[in-house]
Amino acid sequence: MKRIADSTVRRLSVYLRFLEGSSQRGLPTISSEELAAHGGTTSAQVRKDLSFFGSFGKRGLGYSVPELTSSLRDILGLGRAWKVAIVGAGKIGIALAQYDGFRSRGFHVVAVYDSDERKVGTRWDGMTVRHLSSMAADMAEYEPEIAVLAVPAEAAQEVAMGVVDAGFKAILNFAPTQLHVPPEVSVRSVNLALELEGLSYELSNRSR
Amino acid sequence: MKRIADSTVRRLSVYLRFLEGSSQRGLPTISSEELAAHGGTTSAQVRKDLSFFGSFGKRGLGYSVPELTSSLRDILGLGRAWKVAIVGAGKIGIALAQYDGFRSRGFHVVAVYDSDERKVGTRWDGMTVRHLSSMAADMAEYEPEIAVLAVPAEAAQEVAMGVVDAGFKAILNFAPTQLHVPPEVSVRSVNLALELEGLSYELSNRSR
DNA sequence: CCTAGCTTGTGAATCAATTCACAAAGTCCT
DNA sequence: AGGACTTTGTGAATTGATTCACAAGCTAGG
Repeated sequence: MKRIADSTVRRLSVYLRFLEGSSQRGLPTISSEELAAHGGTTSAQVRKDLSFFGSFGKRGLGYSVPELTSSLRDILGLGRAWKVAIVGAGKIGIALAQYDGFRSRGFHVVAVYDSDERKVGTRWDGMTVRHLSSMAADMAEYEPEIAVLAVPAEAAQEVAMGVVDAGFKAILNFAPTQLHVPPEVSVRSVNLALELEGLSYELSNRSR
Repeated sequence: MKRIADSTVRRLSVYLRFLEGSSQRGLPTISSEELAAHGGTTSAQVRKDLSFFGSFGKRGLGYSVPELTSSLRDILGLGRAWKVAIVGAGKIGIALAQYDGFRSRGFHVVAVYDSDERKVGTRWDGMTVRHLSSMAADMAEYEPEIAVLAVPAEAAQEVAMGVVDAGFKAILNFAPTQLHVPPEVSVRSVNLALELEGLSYELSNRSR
């Protein structure tokens, strides 16, 4: 199968979210045009995106909402629950551990780690913060698949390597650093400073 | 000036962060090759990115670290402080309001808003949560420029419109929704569900 | 069953971003 | 001062993503 562009996968998520949203209750089908309007793109783009994975619509009618919803969930690998470990029990880490948006979409937080002894043992939402050094040993018990890194920038690369060594194959990185990991490990980064600086750039160059 | 691609601006932020980082102390100059290695790109890309804004290097030598740092800060509009208002005093909103990474990079949180009366009046880090309805009136006093939206998905579009009406020209959106705003308003979105789903997709299609 | 009307799926065309590759301009050593 | 070496800046080539545009397929209504 040909490599699918990142931008395409992101849009599939957007389509899925809209399909699952309440605004869609009742209607049996939806056209690429409607899907595009809500996703901020064009109908041709929607059809092209879907065409990479098969042919889901009926000409003259559009896409069956339940069928397309289920197909997208399948494509995105959401037919199962994923186990997530939060690494870093600072403000952001704790907020993420308690965030309902994760669990409700099938991402279950099964462990929280920190390297600070003062934080180890504290409890949040029925979960006890564990020491980073026990991570590798814990893998067999919890079998987490995705590591969410919420540690200071200085520590991020080192922690990332530990996480890779422990066997994680996917990392969601909140530290404002470019992570270097082996190619078999998937990384997505959420870099708040970078987003704010993007806005700063646009505000400053509004005139163009 | 020709429209600069978003991807280029993001990379400029990455270059700047590395230049400001401690790993760079002492060395007077840096080559596009080194900058590329840390930013996860190629030297040609670095030179092309910079060339959109001028000519900052010396052939045979590279870029002066202090000069390039200052030029990048200038380009990104970081020569000044920006005032930020957090909208939504839930877990994520409060965590963001307390996050040091904002202030240390020149983004000052000057107000926190919520529409829940039970949260209005509570204090966090010396700031009092204010009611959303007072936002428009507060603008003259605080003069915030960037609104950070940390509200539930259902409320996001409506709150975004209120924020636009109040006069904000930039929004950083944490709600998992596609926001529709007038073209003169800049929006960046951080969508955790979408990032996790991207990882889920990659984990599921590892074999390819 | 036929026709008018939609809407998909997809090659071809266009637009955008990245990489190549090399002349030009400098440095550094002797 | 000269020559070997380094590194930039940038057109040209390439690769990638988006948009166009239209034949093919399906629906619905008589």
